[in-house]
Amino acid sequence: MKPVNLKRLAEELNLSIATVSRALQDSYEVSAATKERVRALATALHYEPNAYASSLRRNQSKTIGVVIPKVTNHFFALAINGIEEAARQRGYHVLIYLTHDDYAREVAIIQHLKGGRVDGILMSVASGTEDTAHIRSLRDANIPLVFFDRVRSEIATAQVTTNDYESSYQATEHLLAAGCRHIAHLLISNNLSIGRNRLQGYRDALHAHGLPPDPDLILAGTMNNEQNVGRLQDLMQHRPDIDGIFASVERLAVSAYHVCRQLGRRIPEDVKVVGFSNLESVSLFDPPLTTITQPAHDIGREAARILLQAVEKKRAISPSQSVVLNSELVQRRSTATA
Amino acid sequence: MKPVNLKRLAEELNLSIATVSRALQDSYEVSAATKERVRALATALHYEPNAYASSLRRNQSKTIGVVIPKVTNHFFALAINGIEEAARQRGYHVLIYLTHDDYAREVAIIQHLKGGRVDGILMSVASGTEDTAHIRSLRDANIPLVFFDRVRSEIATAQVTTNDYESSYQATEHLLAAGCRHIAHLLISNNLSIGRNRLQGYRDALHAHGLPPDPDLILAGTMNNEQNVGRLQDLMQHRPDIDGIFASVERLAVSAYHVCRQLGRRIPEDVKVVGFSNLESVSLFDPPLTTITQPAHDIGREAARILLQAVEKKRAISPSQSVVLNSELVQRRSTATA
DNA sequence: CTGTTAGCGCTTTCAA
DNA sequence: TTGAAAGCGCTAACAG
Repeated sequence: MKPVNLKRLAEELNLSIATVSRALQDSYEVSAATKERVRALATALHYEPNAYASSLRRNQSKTIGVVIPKVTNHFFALAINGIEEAARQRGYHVLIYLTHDDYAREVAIIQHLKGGRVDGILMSVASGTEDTAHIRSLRDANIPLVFFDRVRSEIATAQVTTNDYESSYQATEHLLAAGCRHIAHLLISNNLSIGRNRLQGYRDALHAHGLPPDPDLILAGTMNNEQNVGRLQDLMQHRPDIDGIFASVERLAVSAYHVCRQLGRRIPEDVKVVGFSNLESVSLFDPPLTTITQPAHDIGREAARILLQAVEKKRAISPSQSVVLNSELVQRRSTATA
Repeated sequence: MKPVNLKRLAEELNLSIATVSRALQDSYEVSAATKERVRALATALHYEPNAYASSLRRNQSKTIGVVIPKVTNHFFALAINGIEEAARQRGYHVLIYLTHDDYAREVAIIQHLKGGRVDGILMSVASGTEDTAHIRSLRDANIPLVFFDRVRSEIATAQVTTNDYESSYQATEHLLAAGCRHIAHLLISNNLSIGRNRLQGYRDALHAHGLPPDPDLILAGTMNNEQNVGRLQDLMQHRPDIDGIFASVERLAVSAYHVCRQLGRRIPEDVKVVGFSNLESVSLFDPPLTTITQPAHDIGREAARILLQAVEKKRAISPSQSVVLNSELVQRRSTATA
């Protein structure tokens, strides 16, 4: 079967390639009659323009790249959902790249994307990333970038985040109000913006309520979850006075539940737990987990919106376009034998 | 800043474009010395080949498309993980498209992909899909396709699935062994291969144990979860004899928990529940959910492997390359005050 | 070992 | 309103 491209259409219609191209783009300089003829044949032959030829010529790919640590995390899954929605609405495609929180991978991915495969990039940085030269180099390559959730403020671009500081402050106050006096904080990583903000909210809330800071109660997680569990066990055993846990990320909240059970510490009687999470089924946990839930879908949609607007208008993105959305503290009742 | 492309490199090195191109591809017909000079400048100028020019010329995009119903579902998230891994290893990129279980979207996406944007497609069909003409048309467009999980066997291509029938049979027997005699089945959709296979496993297990089929115990879900919950409430109220629930998908298992609680039916004393699920934290449910867990990551990796092999060898894919992986019945102990 | 040349499919001046 | 022609950046004959 002969390929169906502009040349083919032009031949069959006795028109020039240029006219066919213009007709399909609904150009004003083509007669209605010709447009009709062209369109008819195009649909009859199931013509689909070659995206690469078009991209090469126009120097734009109608594609955005999404660079995230992982997709097996409800937050990122929801964010992708929002991104895909915004992209589709404007006719853009979405390439996914997973860093698995590995710095080297992140560098390789970014370097590769500078080949013009994408018109813009949405990114949530890896926890292993310290140096950000690779990200800065995107500016030279003229590829717009918008950060979401895990940002690096030293890079001058827009970022879409949530009120991590405030919601962490609020979550800590929630535990304090429930009577907790020795609240542990499970930190995702020292490296990440979100980790630092959440930690600060926790610290300031304690301070505001006259509680002294206790560095021993702050546990920094790693990428290795078994290791986290081990350290958490140590902490809980050495500090039987712990009566509250604030987990800065879902994975650690889940680990906290497991460890408490192993050690026979009852939730919520002995230890109260609050954690960041986007998992709906936490209300089936025993007992239900109180969460700070981020508007993940909106974050993705908003980030994509900002990026695509800049791409289409060929305007640079400035930090002033950043957006902060609000997370929600969700307290779930146990429905067990309600 | 002048663009850095082959022409630019050639000029600066006083070589022809062709030689530079060959040098960068490590062609045997270029002297080691020249290769060195070329590579040095290329890295110095951060040269990155234009993916679209290359794709246009070679008529291959080094990109695969993944068409799935949704990403906010741990099964698909894990599958993407596996796909991305296999793709990256071979230097391929991954485009994501979400159908949201909508037939029209699926058709539009497939049509669009015929424009040559991808070298192959991995797909899990939408529950809203009845007619599959759009999928068949991929064959004419010469785009290889591999199904995973939600397949359509009338289309002659490879598919990667799990032993849904057997694991459903086993799950049903598990409930029977636990003493259940009136087991409800929550079906994901009449339309889907996985739904039919799981239903059949359930039916045959009941039959093998001498229990008569009871169509009233089979509840077909829809995309609207509130509606599902409503129907489930009705069912449970009209049939107080129900003492077991087998949910063919995670979402329905979670709903089953909620409904049982609303109605004051204790799990597992009054009603035992088993469900397909890839969520790790089900062990924190109250009580822990017994699950059939699919090897989602492997499914994705395997599907990508089959597809990419065909793409690279330019070989057609035949149904004989299909693979069936095994799910696992996971019974979790309650760790509460263990 | 290196250069010349044609062309992938499309868009877009410029000319008619 | 239509056509001819150049060229996006790259690869791959073919020639030397």
